[in-house]
Amino acid sequence: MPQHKRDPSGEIASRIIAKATEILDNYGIADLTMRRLARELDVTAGSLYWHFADKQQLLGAVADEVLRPACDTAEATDWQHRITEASQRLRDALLSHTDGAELVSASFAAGQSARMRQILAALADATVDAGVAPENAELAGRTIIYYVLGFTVDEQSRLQWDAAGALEPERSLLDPREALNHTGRAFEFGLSVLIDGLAVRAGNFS
Amino acid sequence: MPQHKRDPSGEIASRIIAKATEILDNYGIADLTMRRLARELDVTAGSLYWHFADKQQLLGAVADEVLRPACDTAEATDWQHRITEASQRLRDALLSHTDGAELVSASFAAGQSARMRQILAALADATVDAGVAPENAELAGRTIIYYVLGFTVDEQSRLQWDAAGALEPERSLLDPREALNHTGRAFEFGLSVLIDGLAVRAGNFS
DNA sequence: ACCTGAACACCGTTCAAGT
DNA sequence: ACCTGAACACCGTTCAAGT
Repeated sequence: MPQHKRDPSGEIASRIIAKATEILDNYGIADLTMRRLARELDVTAGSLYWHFADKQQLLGAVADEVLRPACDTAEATDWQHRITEASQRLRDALLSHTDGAELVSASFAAGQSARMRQILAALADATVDAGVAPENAELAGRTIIYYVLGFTVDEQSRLQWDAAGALEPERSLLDPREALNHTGRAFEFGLSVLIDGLAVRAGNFS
Repeated sequence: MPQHKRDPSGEIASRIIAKATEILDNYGIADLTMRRLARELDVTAGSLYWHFADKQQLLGAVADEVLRPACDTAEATDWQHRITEASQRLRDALLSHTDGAELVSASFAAGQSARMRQILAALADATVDAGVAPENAELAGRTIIYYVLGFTVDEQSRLQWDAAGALEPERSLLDPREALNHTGRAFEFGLSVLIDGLAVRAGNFS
């Protein structure tokens, strides 16, 4: 039997999501409108509502597409490495698409991203291994997510502003990859504050 | 001499901001549009652009209005209390207005809130007293802000969803103030993780 | 100095009717 | 099962012209 109305799992829904991701990458989230998406698919805007309940749900599906590479199963190591790797993979996935951090941040806040729920659960699990009480684990996981999303939204808006020609080119003496390494080290600093804080609460800090 | 065009410091600008805050409190951020704001002020939408460059700037001014009570000068105590009090006053201010957390979060990300810059500077200062290297102080301050904003956006959306009649009333056996006390303790837990993390990096944890 | 009127170029969403 | 056509009720922003 076919999928229920507005269950975005059909083949047509997949093509809608793929085209939406294309628009996101090429023009940014401001240009990802229902009408434009429909136009580029050579359909009418109303037809999208046969596949998705509303725009929020569609953006949630695009967010989950962006997050696909961040959800490969990680090795089972100590909790510190699990948190670090999950956070870095999340940041990398967001930076791989124009306005990726903003899109995922909005979809997470709206409760529309299944993969963000999955990442949250993995982080919460890791904090339990760190010694956090089970009733505080979800909040501890959310705290890490707030940091990663906040940091990366900020980072990406600066990166895209600079890439749009506003930067003085002398500012970074090295190549763009070096700029990413620089903010990458900043990212790790903030993350280590959180991990150290979790270790202290558990009574076992390195 | 009068103020420069689009410097939102005049008396008319203040009345615009006051009316915008009123709309925010009574109807939420989705209803805070330039056209509706103009209508309630009995002017034309275009006239708002004589006082504000664009909607982002106006929302930034409203955000700073929301943040006014969060910026009273705090006592000079130890860095832990300065961080705790600044965070709690920020959260309290956000919870005092409908969609306050969402508004301030967006304005902070857009770099449109002078008072958020001030709060960030105070937090960064406190982390220096905690022993954070000066080149990392702003990031440490931002990390605290990411937490407070992320937590409070979440908390407020749940509170407002529940207040809109979606909750089972048996759920919290006590009065609404008790529900706030509960999330208040959750807020303090996450904050203490960050403070402990900062203390560890400085080598002096309590 | 401040505001109007009118336009420009759009939005998200619904729904009867078609195939 | 899926899409069209057309409507509904809006948006932010600009700018010549008025007072």
